[in-house]
Amino acid sequence: MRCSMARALELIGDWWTPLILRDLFLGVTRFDALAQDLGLSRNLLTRRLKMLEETKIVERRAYQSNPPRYEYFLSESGRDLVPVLIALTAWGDRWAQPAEGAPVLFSHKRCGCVFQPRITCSACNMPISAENVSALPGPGGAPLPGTKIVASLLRPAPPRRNEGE
Amino acid sequence: MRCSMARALELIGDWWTPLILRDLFLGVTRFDALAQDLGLSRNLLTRRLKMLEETKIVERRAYQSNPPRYEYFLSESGRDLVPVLIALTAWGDRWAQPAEGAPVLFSHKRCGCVFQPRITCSACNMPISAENVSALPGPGGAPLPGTKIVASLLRPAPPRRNEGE
DNA sequence: TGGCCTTAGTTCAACCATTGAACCTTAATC
DNA sequence: GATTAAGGTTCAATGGTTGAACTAAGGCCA
Repeated sequence: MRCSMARALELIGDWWTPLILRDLFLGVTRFDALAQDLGLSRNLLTRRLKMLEETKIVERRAYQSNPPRYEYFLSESGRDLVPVLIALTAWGDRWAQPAEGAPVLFSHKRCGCVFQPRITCSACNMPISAENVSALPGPGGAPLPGTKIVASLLRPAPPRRNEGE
Repeated sequence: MRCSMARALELIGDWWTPLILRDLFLGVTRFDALAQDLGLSRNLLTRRLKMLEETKIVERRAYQSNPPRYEYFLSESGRDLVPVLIALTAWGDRWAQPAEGAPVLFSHKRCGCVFQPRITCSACNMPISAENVSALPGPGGAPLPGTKIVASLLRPAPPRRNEGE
């Protein structure tokens, strides 16, 4: 499917994978700990970790041999996904929060503050929202399965292209 | 599961839902158009739209009666999710981009520029990353299924709480 | 009046993925 | 010698997804 979001979802778009990545980020790095913490079946955890390793989102490292034992860590692309997962968590806090309040808060080491993630424009640094964003066809756009109809909707006059940095 | 991300995933965490929401945002709003554009089975589309309507992420509006015909639109919480989906798309562009380049670009109506989404700290406006974020237990934190082990890892000294605005 | 098209679904068999439980292996500990 | 721990594998049962066919209500056209 010729769509960056569909490609992202092929890599991390099932129910458990984002939760596995969250746990890896938070420091739950071993097989048994992941299975217990998340409550998913062990054979599925094996498959997910194998896929995440193949797609280079996660790295598997031996922390002892004899008997061999492994830990899992986020790779560069996995760490790059963390802010997206935090933004998703914040959305869950706003729209599906338990009565008891947010279970986890995030703080920014640079300024020391508990924060809410903001998604901003790389050009002008203002927050983006559904209302102030428009989509336009990129260089790889084509009417293929998955975006047949979408591609035909994206035909505005090209605005000036400033990538922000 | 007492975890805002798990709660978010319960609402939108299957393969098709984010793609449906993307299409609704881009202007594909009718049943047949969605089924054709995404190539998903029609019974599953029915189920997903029904769930999204029940959870108030999507609104169904008649655009004619006799025979009754409906369109689907993002509600407030659905629109609030759009920046997160754009951030996910940008991650897909960076790490799973097709050889032809990004199929869709986004421009910011306020400044007119094509942009990359940045996820920033609400307190200091600097970009956040896996390296400069730490997690701490929030008011609703508890060692329940889904975060049994995670909850026990989150015990740092509480930093000053400044929510940014 | 009949035939075809459009839109928005529903129904159903076949298939595939997930679950949950049990089992396996190596090594250290009691 | 038995138990525990870590990191898996195997397997039956369940449940979700797919794809195709079908329904229904009206419009268009001759």
